[in-house]
Amino acid sequence: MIRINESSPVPIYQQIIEGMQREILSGVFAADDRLPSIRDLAISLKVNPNTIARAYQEMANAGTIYFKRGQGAYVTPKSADDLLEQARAEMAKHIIEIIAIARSMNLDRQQVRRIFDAVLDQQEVK
Amino acid sequence: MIRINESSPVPIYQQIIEGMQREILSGVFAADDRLPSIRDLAISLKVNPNTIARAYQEMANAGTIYFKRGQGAYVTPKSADDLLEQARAEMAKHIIEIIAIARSMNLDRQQVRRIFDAVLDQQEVK
Amino acid sequence: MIRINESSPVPIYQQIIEGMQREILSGVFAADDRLPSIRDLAISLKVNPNTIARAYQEMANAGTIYFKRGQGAYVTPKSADDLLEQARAEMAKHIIEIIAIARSMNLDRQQVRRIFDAVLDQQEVK
Amino acid sequence: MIRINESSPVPIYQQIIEGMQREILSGVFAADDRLPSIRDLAISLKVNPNTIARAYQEMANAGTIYFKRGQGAYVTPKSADDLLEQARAEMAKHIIEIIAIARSMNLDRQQVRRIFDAVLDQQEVK
DNA sequence: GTGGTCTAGACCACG
DNA sequence: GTGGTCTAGACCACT
Repeated sequence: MIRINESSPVPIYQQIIEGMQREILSGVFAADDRLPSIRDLAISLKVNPNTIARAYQEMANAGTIYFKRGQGAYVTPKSADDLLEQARAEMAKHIIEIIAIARSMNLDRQQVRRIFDAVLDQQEVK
Repeated sequence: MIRINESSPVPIYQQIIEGMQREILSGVFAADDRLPSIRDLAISLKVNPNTIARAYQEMANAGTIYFKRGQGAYVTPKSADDLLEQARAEMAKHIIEIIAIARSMNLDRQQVRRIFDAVLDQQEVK
Repeated sequence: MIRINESSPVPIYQQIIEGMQREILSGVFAADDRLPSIRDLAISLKVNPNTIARAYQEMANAGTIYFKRGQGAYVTPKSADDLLEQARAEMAKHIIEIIAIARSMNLDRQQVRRIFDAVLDQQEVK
Repeated sequence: MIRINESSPVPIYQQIIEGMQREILSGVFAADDRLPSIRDLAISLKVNPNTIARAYQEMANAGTIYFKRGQGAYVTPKSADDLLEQARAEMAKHIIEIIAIARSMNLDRQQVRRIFDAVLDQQEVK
């Protein structure tokens, strides 16, 4: 289930894209599975259909999903693999941000790793 | 030197704030040092003076800098310490983002750390 | 054999019409030959029978085929000749499109012909 | 000047994209030139601003143009070169269509070229 | 002034 | 039923 945060600065259509990607990654929707129709999702998320349409459209442009005429949207096979790669890249971006901050704080590798581990503990990552 | 990306989704005034904070953190500007004037910085960054003014204003609101009437903006003493704390919080945010991504990929702690180390290596963090 | 692309912007019924016309042109179906029944074609193309019906209906409206009540659809005699003319017109449309593109690129006749020949070679047209 | 054909099956935003690409190709807008603002173009084309926005957005996604925050849309340098390549690919598609038709008509290379030349003459391509 | 997002509601073609 | 396009109009953040 996707949750929309209306007060977030992140656009709703973007939140939907991320939510869908997460569900594809985690296997809720497998290759060639049909996604909920634009109208249905709009109702269940209490969002305007145009907003869902934009999210789906962008995912289709990115090749994550494809449309069958008059039938709906389907998950592109292997898009889970692509998303994995994309997620890895996303993580790398955050790590690079962390490094930039660490540099301005004059932290060395060991100190950065210590902070990293501390947060992992705090967030209970096994 | 601060670099502005005019096409980035991050507001320019925000980019300036982050750049300034970094320079204060790394000691380019120490306690009670005078920051570049709004005009000068606007010229050197090729940005509208209003944008610099907004960045300075927000930093003053946050207590990072203070204004002397008719003289310019100065670094608040101990603001380096505050920024350190703030930077630490910023790092934590990024780490939490990483964890969120890792969770949707079903990665465990060891795998996350491996990716983290790989990027550290790649970015040549000592 | 007709191939359907469910994701193409070209309507499926249109793809079927074009496929059928091609088969009539190339002689797979001759004058007064019986076309596959709507049901059979729907099954073999994995398409909704309504879609086949629409394709046949439009071909009948255009005079390419005709229906015998309760017996099926048949190729109108001389429709191959008409289709030839129609195909020629279709080719002209494409050529005009090519010319439009060439004009916005400021290409002259010689350059256009060179590109044309290159693609003919590549597609192995004897 | 871009002209909109309201009765064409081609979406208006698509017509705008094609028109803009044509103007970039022909040099009306050069590298780093500013395009008309969304609002202005909407007024001059008598179209809803959303429609212009969509066209611009898609061109930005494709890398043809880029946005400067609060300033407008600009032509990406070298996008003229990319568009040239893209136009060439577009021509190739049409040529392949022509070949497909020719094959179902059992035409050989010489005959296809004769038809091609005839249309070139008729359209007065020098 | 600039673009970005969103809603509401309409109309269309397609299956 | 499906998605696709478009309009009208609103509100927002940024420069």
